[in-house]
Amino acid sequence: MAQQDSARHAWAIFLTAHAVLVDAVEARLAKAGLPPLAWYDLLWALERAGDDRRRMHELADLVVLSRSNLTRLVDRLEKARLVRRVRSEDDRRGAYAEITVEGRKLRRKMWPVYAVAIDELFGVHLTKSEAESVGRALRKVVAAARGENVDAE
Amino acid sequence: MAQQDSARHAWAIFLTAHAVLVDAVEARLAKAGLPPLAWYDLLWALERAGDDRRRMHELADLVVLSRSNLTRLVDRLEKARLVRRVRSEDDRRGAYAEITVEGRKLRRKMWPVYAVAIDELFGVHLTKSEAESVGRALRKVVAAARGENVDAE
DNA sequence: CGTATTTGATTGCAATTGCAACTATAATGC
DNA sequence: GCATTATAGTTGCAATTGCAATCAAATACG
Repeated sequence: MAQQDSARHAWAIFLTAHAVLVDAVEARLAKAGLPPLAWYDLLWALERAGDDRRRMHELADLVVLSRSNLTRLVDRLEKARLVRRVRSEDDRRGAYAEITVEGRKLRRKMWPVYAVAIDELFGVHLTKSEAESVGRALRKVVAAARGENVDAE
Repeated sequence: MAQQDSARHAWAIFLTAHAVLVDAVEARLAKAGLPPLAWYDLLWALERAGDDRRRMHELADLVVLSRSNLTRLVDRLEKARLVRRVRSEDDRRGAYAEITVEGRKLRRKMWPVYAVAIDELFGVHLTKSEAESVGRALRKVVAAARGENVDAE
């Protein structure tokens, strides 16, 4: 089989895997009475920042969301008091989203459920070298795609 | 690094890759004036069937959509005359979705754009063995997840 | 400087999704 | 057979997403 066919098959199963696994993870979070994956992602992106905050557009890139969808996601988290908007001093158009104490707390509460889900649904089926191989391959792909999209590919 | 960490990293990049790549593919389809990926998927699932039709629930499984979302997706495709609903004779609750001639035509028209997108965004960055490795790994994961979900995991 | 362009973020509105009923038929168990 | 439960598919409604338009501030440039 040609390289191209292998890649196209991999693509197909990649899409299916994403749909199936994300559904399963969301189901586990919901069953545990926890918010969706997107909330975790956003909170985690903030916690990773040195100073607990990130500019909106930066956050949109990190969690791969359109600007407008990010605005709305932050709206929801802000209403839940997990995040707080802070206007930027130097660029007065801009705003930061800053994680609150409750935000950290929730993220920490979500992690055990999420981690178990990842491990059981995904991790246990892969050897270390398979996991590394998948990671390496996808990292390359993402890097390339991000490079291209810089200018309306 | 432990196997678990490799898998968790792979998971993180897996999510990002999906978001980035699907966005890019959808953008290409839209730019070509073509409908979204989901339409392609559904049409292709029907074409692959020996007799051009599949039961709604079967289709929902194949394209990994909830029943209600499948109902609506088929509604839209039916309105576009790409698909036709046919009531089942033997099980009078049931319905088939059947691809129409226009449906085939559109699917064939989408494929070149989609194929190029897959190749350029995904395929070119992977060697044959990487692609195979990713495919094999994800197939295992999907098989396991599907097995579990049979009974409300 | 003063105008034109770009960037950051939000908003309105339509389309899509998710969830919980709901209808109809089929299968199961007594 | 008849009641109970399960399966197939759809629908109502609220929540989320996607897209184009908008507003404000920053940057570029003649």
